[in-house]
Amino acid sequence: MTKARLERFRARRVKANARERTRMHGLNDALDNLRRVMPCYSKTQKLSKIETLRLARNYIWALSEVLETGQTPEGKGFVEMLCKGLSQPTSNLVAGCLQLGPQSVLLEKHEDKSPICDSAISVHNFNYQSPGLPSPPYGHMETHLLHLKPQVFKSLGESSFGSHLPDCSTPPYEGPLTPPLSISGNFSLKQDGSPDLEKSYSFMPHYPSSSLSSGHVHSTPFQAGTPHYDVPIDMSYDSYPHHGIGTQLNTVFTE
DNA sequence: TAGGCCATCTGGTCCT
DNA sequence: AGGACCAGATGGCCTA
Repeated sequence: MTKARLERFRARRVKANARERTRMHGLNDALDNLRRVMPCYSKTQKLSKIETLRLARNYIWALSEVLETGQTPEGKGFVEMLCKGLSQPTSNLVAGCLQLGPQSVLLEKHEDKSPICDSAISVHNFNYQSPGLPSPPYGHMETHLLHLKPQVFKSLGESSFGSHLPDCSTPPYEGPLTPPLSISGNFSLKQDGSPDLEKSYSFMPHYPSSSLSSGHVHSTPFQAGTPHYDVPIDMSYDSYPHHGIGTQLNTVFTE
C-alpha cells in the first residue's frame, strides 16, 4: 500500500468514524425523545437505553390494554405492567414515581388547570418518599401517570376534547405521543397476551400484601386471567450480555 | 474491585 | 466508491 493509498484509507476511516458518531448521536437523541414521553421521566436520573426500551414496550402494552378493555387502569396494576421486565432499581424508580398512595390517583387532574393541558393526566414535580424504598435519587421528578391522547379518553368515555390535540408533550419532541392505534383495523398493538409472553423471564413484583402503604408494588394482575408470576423482581431480572444497541433492540422486541 | 453503562473506533456487509 | 447499518472490541466513568 503506497503512502498515498494509506492516507486515502485513513481519511476515509476518519470520515466513516465521524458519520458513525453522528449516527449514534441521532439514535441517542431518539432515545432521549422516547425517555421524555415515558411515564417516568427525569432529566437527572436518566433511564438506561435498555431500560428505556423495556419501559416503552410496557407502556405501549399498558395503553393498548386500556384501549382494549376500556377500563381505567388500577394504580397498582398499572405500575406492575410498567415494571415488567425492568431491573429492580428501575422498577423501584417507576413504582416510587407513580405510586401516590393507597388510593389510585391515576385519573387525578393536572394540578395546573391549564386550559391546554387540562386534559393530560399527569402529576408534575411529585416527590415520593416510600418507606420501603431507598431514598429517591431522582428528586425532582416529572411524572406522567397517563399522558394519554384524547382518542384514548374517547375510548374510555371520558373525552372532552375536540379534534385539536392539546400539546402537552415536552418541547423537543414533535412526534405523536401515542403509537398509531387501529382499534377497528386488522392489526393489534398487543401481542397475544402480555409482554412477558416469553417465559424465559417472568416477573411479578413480589411484595407483602400491605404493599402500597409500605411502598411496594403489590401483585395484582391488571387483567383478569393474567398469569400470576410470583417471582421477586430482583430474582427475575436477567442481566443481558453487553450487546450493541441493535442487539438490545432485538432483545427487547423479542421479549 | 467488579459490574453496568456508555461512547467511540473499527471492519464487515449490503445497497445505491 | 461511498454511505448506512451492524456488531465486536476497548477504555472510561460511576456505583455498590
